[in-house]
Amino acid sequence: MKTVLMVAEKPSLAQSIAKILSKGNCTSRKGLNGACSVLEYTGSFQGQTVRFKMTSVCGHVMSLDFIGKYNNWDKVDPAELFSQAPTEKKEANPKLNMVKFLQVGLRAIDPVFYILSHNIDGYSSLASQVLDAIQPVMNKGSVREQSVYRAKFSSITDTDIWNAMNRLGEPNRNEALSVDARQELDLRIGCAFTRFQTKYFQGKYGNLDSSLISFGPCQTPTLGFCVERHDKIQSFKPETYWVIQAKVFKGKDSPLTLDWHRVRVFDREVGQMFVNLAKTSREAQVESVSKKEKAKQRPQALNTVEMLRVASSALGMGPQHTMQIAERLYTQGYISYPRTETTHYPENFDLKGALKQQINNCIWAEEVKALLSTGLNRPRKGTDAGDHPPITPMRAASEAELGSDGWRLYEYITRHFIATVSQDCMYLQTTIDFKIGTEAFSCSGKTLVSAGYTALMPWQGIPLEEAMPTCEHGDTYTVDEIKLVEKQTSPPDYLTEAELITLMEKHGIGTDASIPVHINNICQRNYVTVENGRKLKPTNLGIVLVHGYYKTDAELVLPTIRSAVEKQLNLIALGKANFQQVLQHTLDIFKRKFHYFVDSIPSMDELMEVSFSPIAATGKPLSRCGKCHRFMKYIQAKPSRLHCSHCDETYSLPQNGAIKLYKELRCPLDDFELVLWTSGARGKSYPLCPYCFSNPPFRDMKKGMGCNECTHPSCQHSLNSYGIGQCVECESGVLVLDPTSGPKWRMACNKCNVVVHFFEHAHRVQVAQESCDACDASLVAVDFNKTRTPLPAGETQHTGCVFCDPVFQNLVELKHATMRHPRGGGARRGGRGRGRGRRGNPKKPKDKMAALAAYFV
DNA sequence: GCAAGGTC
Repeated sequence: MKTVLMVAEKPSLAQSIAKILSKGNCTSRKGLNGACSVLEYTGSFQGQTVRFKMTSVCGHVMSLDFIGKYNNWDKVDPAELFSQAPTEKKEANPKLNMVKFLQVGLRAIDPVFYILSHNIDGYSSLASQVLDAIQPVMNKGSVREQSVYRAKFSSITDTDIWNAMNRLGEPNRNEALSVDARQELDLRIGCAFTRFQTKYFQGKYGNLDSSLISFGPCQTPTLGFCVERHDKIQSFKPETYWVIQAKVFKGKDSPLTLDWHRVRVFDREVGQMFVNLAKTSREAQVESVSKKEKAKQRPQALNTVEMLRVASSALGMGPQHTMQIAERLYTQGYISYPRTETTHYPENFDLKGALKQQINNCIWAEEVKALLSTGLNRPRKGTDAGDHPPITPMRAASEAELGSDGWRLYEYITRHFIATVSQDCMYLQTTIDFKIGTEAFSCSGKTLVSAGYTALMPWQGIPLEEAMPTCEHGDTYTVDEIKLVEKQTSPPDYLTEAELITLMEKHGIGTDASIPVHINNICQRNYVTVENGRKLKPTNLGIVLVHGYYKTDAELVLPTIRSAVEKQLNLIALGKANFQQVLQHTLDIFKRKFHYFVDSIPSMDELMEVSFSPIAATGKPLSRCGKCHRFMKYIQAKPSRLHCSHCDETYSLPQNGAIKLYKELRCPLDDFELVLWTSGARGKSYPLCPYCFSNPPFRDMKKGMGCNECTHPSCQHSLNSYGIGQCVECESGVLVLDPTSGPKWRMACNKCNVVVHFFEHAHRVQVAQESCDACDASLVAVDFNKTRTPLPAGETQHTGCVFCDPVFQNLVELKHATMRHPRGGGARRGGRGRGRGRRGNPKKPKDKMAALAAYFV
């Protein structure tokens, strides 16, 4: 029997499609990467009985990046990223081993396979990436491109999937190319601008509150929306206006407040004139009474962006958090797939079944029972984007099993679902038109007829109002009060997250899956902060950036920046434009924009100067520069660094910790004063030389290394002086004595988070020259306090191996990990001669200076 | 350390 391979774009799709095509009769097993399943069944293909093997990829197989050397920010001019810098495709998620998984899957089949997908983007990335991945296998002749088919469907329903199978198409290289082009454009443009502006502003200002000043075709317009609203608020000038306030009554009824038909006037004199005209009459005549029954429509089925909007505005949950919760609810089987643009239930969707699941939940049991007995209302027609069915509850749940936020989101999704099959909300709108003198007024009110779906979504309900009086044309009311009231227009408020989502959706910025990411980005980069009511308030940095773009090249921040490029890309997909030409043309435009931006940066700088202080004026003196021997300033704002204003040089420092001066000791290589880095929580610390940290002195050292990784053969602060032995957990780390840790002495791995506590109440701990015969670790000499020594017979001094010495063993306590190191006379084990740390280099250098020279780059 | 896009 022949075997046909089918590849869907994600595991959930493979599952549901295999279920449909096999009519529920398929076997399922996990693939070698643990994420994708392989589903098998027997069926018919082109008139033959064949074995179908259905599997999937898991998002994109490949992603694009620059080749290694172009990722060095210091050595590459960002302008080179537009053309010179070569890119390469890398496996998007190496852990999944997708390429190997596909190749193995393919080897076992006969030369036919399908690619299944619902949208162009998904399809193209899938098709081209799968084809690329299996190219080596294809060349061996087992599969030719002609035997690759594409099944394109617009919804995951029996009919649609079967139709797709019966009308197989061919992969479309153009669509794939258009996706490739977008990827390359986003990468080159985004990275070039990000690197340039980050480096430029970071080198100039000391109190920028962001370590990365990013730019991107989605995130920047997203920020633009927030700043646009900020500008409206700032430039808002309140205007005074006047309204006529009129109250009338009839008999003993309570008075009615009327709305003026002219609404308002901006001139007091004019307003007064109208009041005078109205005051000519003491009575209000009822001109007409209208009563209309109106409907408030039940909601459409729920898609992702609507869920995100409501979660933000009503539940106070941010989009990123909401998606995490939704993902969890989905994998636990409580709700359907949470990423969808579709607001239309598939034809065969079992609405009743889904509703029945909810019959025992006391919150909505009554409504559910009523619906099941009277019949479900037909859901409103929505749009079918062809991706996944709308978001619906899949099984009953309780607050206890879901946890607070999980339950709140589930509750909303369920209420929304029930609402979609409920009746519309019906109400009566009554409007009474009055005339007082020459002026027309009216008053209107809504009375609930039937709550319909608002019983489940009470926040959308008709507010209870005082009933409208019964009256008819010709009735007369007495004027109780009529006066001119002065009011002021008020500014708009900051953009809410929900409004931002709407704007992004409208302008095609991001997708259902990426909108939360972009919003999260502008928060993390400190461009906006989330205020009460999930309103997004731009920071100084965010405002200055956007104003700067407006000043130099507004297109960089306008939402059209994306749509213009999209148009070009679309031409590639349609085969009307050439991939290379569009890519070159667009890159050319943006390269010019980039150079113009670089040239105009001084005008953006004028804005920065107002909000931020120059680096030389920031920070406090901390340690001495090795070149000019003047004090350098420590700039605490992220990214924390040292700045020598005399040399005009900036030296980076390790982040997320505190920096202190380290006993005024100096690095023997460059004379810079050492500083001590201390992490807060873990209590790990090590000294470092500010110069070596950015400019590694030896060939086996990399940027960002402290003295605890320094291979200097003789320096008293180096790994060679304080290194004790191999890390007990990680492969390449060395446990290094922390010379500042006393009196509770400890050693810490110079690569991972392992910290080993050893001697308490010791006033001196030293790493000896000798090493342990059993495990090769350096011996440690300890001097305990006389009164609190743990040594037998009140001894105060002892030298031994911390791992093997019977006296020391019990004093060693490993934190964050379990001990794997051989203890007490155990056999020798790995590490010897692996070239690690001090003990990996068994021969001690005879001539220290010669060794030193050999080390230099 | 950069983009945006999928998904786990």
